[in-house]
Amino acid sequence: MPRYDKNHKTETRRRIIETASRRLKLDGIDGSGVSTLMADAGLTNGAFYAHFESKNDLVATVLDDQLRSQAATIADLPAGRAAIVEFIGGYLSPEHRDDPGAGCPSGALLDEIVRLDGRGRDAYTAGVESIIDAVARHLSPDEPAAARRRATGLFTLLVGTLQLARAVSDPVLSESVLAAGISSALELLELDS
Amino acid sequence: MPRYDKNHKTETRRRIIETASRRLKLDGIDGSGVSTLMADAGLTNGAFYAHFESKNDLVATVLDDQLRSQAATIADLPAGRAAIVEFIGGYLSPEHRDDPGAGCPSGALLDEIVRLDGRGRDAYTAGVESIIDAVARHLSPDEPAAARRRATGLFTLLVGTLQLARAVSDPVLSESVLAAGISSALELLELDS
DNA sequence: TGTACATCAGTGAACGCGCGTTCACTGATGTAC
DNA sequence: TGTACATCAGTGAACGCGCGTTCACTGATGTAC
Repeated sequence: MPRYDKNHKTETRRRIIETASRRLKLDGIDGSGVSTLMADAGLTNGAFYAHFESKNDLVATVLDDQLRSQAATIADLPAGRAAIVEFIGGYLSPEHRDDPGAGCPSGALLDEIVRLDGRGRDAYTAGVESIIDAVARHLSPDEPAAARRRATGLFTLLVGTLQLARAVSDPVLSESVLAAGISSALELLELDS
Repeated sequence: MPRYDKNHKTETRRRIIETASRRLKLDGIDGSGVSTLMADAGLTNGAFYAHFESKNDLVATVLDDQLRSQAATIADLPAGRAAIVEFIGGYLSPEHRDDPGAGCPSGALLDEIVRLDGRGRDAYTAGVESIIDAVARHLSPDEPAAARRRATGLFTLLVGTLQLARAVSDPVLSESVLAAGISSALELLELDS
């Protein structure tokens, strides 16, 4: 066994968080066991507790990380509505639908969040707040309350649409769900432009 | 142990389906064990397999039952948009948010459907088709394609909104999520009236 | 009318398995002398 | 330069527990004779 350099443990922790994000979104929270999560990172189950207090701790950490990076991605979009329009197209694309492991944590896990412990729900809640803020800032910086309402409606429409497009077993229906989500989102966007 | 009358077994099966609906929506599919599901119906685990082939069979049966009854409720609504407006208010009410066991199966389980076996996903898919049809028929019977698109967008908006309102741990944010969902849904409804 | 047997919904213990978590141990390297 | 020891990320077996599923059994009633 090698002696590790100064950053090794931090890097391992990061790797666990990243491979766990993918697994949790694919198999669900209850559906992902600690041994599998560690094997995904190339480690064995015993090492888990040197990095995290508990599975709940990992889940909360993953949610915090995932939502932060999603909020940052949106905040870094070019100013104005055009960037939001493009974001909607990517979010409701067949590629995103077919790759939940790499995709939006809300689209993959939203209805499981309510059963998490305090830390997990709080991490998710804080992340959602900053995503809504980031979207709202692109819509109308001068009318923050209206923009937040619009951003919230857009967000729940996108998440619900992605989930339904994944859930149905009929590919034709799935395509029409994505199309209906895109046209509805664009209609909502145009209402206050 | 009593000798049972002719309908006894059918009634027991029905009771299992109904108590299981509630438990599955509360604790999730992976989170609900067969022993707990049977205890909820006042029985012991061993009797389960006299009523269902497997847990997957029960889940598919519950989804079929739940979605059918939801489609029937919507189909039985008075004709016209006013009834849909009222439905939206009830769907995105604090009462529905706070009682997932008695509520919409999609709002409670949507992101878990994709991990089900063929029968479960097919039952869900058929149910969603008939819900979309039922909503569309209330919107504009003369333009079925446009009405289905509108109905689909409304459905995913409502489901996503309900899920987010349940997920967040901040009650003020939760209320504003419900309000944003209602105003967005009404705006979508008004677009083609 | 009385007895032996068939029926069958439900019981509860047991199966192998994976869960989240704990812990004694490993072994490659760095440090002390 | 060589040896003894400290460090510490990671291993892998084990803990008690609940999972989905199986199955020998129970016991109240109905039927046959």
